[in-house]
Amino acid sequence: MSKLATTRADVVTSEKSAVDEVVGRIRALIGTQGLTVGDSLPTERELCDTFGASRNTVREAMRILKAYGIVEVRPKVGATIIDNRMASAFEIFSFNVQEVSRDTFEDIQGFRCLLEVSSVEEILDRTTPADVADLRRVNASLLNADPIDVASEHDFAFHTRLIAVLGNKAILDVYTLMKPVILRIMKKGKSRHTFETTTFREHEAVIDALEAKDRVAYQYLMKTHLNAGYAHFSKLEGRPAPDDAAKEDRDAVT
Amino acid sequence: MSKLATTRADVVTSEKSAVDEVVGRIRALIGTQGLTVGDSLPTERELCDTFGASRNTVREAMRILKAYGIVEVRPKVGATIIDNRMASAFEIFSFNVQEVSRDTFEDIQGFRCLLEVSSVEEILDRTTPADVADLRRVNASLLNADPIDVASEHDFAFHTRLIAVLGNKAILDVYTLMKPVILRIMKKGKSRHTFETTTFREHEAVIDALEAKDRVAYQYLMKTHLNAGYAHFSKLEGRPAPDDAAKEDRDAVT
DNA sequence: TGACAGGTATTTGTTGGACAAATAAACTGG
DNA sequence: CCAGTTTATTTGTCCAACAAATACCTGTCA
Repeated sequence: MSKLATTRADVVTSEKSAVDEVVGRIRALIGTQGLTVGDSLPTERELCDTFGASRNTVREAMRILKAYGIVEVRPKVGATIIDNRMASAFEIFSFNVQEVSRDTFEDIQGFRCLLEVSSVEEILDRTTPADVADLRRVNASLLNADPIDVASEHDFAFHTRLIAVLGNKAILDVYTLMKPVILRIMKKGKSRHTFETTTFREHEAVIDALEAKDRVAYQYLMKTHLNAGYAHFSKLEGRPAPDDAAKEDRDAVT
Repeated sequence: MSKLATTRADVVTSEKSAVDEVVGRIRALIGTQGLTVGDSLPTERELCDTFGASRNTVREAMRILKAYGIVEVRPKVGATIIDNRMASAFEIFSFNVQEVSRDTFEDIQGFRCLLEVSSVEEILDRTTPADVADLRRVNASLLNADPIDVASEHDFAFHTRLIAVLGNKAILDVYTLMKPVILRIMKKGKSRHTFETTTFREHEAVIDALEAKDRVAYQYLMKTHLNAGYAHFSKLEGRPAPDDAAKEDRDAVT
């Protein structure tokens, strides 16, 4: 989450482009006019006159608002305010660029740690023998996964199945929406053989801990498993990949 | 998370605008060329020729990519691929529109439920008497908060302090980034008096449960507290606000 | 009077061209 | 070899025009 803190500052930067300026003023307009979801914005040309900007500039600004899920614009009727932010936020993750940066890796895995490790008690409580059997079945399909893409799909399926025992639809949605990036993270630095051996064994170990209701073992194994890919993401800022055991100590799980 | 599932479908819609078409083709270009973070995209005019689109269209497409935190573009040097998705995703929430839709309310509160309720065991384990004292102190400042904005800030501070006992920086970051929307949700339908009475008492009850290490009470009280604002968000689709107790039963906590 | 078909006017979508501003790269003089 | 300057390229913004979509008005007919 390193770069997140500085993001807002960039926007406030004094040297704004004309487009960012217009975005800010539309934002202010919404605030001062007390516009709410369902209300309409002025037409593009009215905004041009109001802000003294060209129509292209206004349109680019509107493109940003559309990308943010804040307005919806239809021909003739114009732009109406909506609130689709959550969906837009996750839409971003469907953009599966080839390379996933270390920052994104840390953020995503931090989230997964949060969901899969921190919720250990709830998972342990709710896991039934049927769940365990199902998890072993899903994990077993990792063994004969031919193309590596299929293997990563099965890897993903395992974690999804694990999350499913929580019975929380929100988390499942988050997982589904982050799927492209997670798949990319899973494939990074792995061969098909790695899935068949290392990944499979790590999953089995997790299942064993789950079956034994061994909380400490589950947390340790899962955290190590999630952090396994660390080495494969370029440390641009020279920040060293934290040693798993050391990290384990830092946010000790009691 | 109701609308999230349908989001992807919209993009695949056959009738794409020229701009969306270009976005898709740039995306494909990144994929086929195997471009990674740090690589450069062709110049705008080259993209125009390649895609047979005008420069304005290409620029609008680029605006989307920029908003998504996928490219960074500087004069003369052109567009280079970055991966700032996480930051961009949360940047969306700094857009504090006046009205928060019911969908966003459900999504945000679902997340908070996830973080504050599901992690109950870890919170109970880690909470020290010092934490409890601090929480009471923070909550007490809710009593003399004069403008309602200050009151909501204190409300937010309480939940932040609660999250802090988890010792997980990622969650704190998420909270900070979603702060504008959360503040809006907190203020919705409340008066300053409400903060002084209802909110304060609910917080106190949560602290009591925390101090008594009463898991069931903590979960019930916190969930009820988070869902309290439900009635104030317009049910556009006529979907009824779920009764707290009933909801409590559905995703029963054992 | 009401419903429906069709035209009209308005608004967004896209295009092409032009110029300004920024800046990386080449160039020049010491 | 270095520092300052010029140059060429690229993005940033603006303007004007036309195409496409569609809400709204209008006239017709039952």
